[in-house]
Amino acid sequence: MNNEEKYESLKLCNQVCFPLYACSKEIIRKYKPFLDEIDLTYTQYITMMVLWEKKSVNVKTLGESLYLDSGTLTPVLKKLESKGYINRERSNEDERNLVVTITKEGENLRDKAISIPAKMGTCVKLSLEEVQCLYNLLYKIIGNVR
Amino acid sequence: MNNEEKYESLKLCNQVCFPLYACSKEIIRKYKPFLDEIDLTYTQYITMMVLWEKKSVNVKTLGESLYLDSGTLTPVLKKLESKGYINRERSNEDERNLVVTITKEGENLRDKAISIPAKMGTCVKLSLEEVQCLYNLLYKIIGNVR
DNA sequence: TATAATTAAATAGTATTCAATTATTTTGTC
DNA sequence: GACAAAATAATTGAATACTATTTAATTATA
Repeated sequence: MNNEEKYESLKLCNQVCFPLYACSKEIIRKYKPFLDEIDLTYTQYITMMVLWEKKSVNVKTLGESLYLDSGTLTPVLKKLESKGYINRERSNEDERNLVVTITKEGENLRDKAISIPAKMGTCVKLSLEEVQCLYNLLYKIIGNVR
Repeated sequence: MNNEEKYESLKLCNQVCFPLYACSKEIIRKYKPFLDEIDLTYTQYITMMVLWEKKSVNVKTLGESLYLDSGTLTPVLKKLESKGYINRERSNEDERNLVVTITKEGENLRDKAISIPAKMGTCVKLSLEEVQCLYNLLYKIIGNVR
């Protein structure tokens, strides 16, 4: 086996994770100007998405929804609290749990965010079938990896 | 239109970027134990991939290959230099350019890394066709987004 | 009931990202 | 050809994110 062949598997062009990593970051970069308008980072945005749907959730459950642990979420939630979009308080039943609840202001933000998904859709420029295929493959990997 | 419909596009389950983001991070998390063995972060690893192939490259070009800007690369490269895997020096022709060159130690690291792609392949558990499909979609998005 | 094990979140340290700055080279104009 | 303006490349600093460790609360077991 020559040298070229031996190291083939370590070439950047033969990686699948790399375009995943790159693609994820490029898209989040595309989100930035839209998210700047409502003063949220991408992580804050997906956190708000969960809260817009559920209204109230503890950090553990939130982390399971977002695949993020408390080490990442704690500062994100403190930031969202300081912006007035959420409240954080310990559960009475189990003091270990911190319950996060959306505020009126947090609810209001939803209407400002509502145009973002459509704007992003025009950046990605995939057909509906392609998006569906990608979506399924990604969740399949997530299921396999965990 | 009822409330449910109105906000449909903001639901986490209707996002394509989110599973991309989550998947990317989950896979990188899977890399971690393997990369720990050779004391590299994922970013350092893909940087070394380029250098294993090209031996020498300037920061600009490296950034284009990795979709990373110099603000991200500068600390990564300083770290790799401190580990003895690369040398950094300004180009003579154009002092603005910093040329990064792999060292003997950097070359040696390649043999320690060689088993990683196969180990990762078993985590992802996709068929060859699925991997190919994913790969093409991801690069298509990257092409569209930039 | 006391102790060990488990669970949940916070903290601390490191890595990564983005915006602004510095240094160098190139371009355009007189 | 000399000079200012524009463009280019990398660094710095501040903010954000990630991982491992710690702290606090609860549950299970001896």
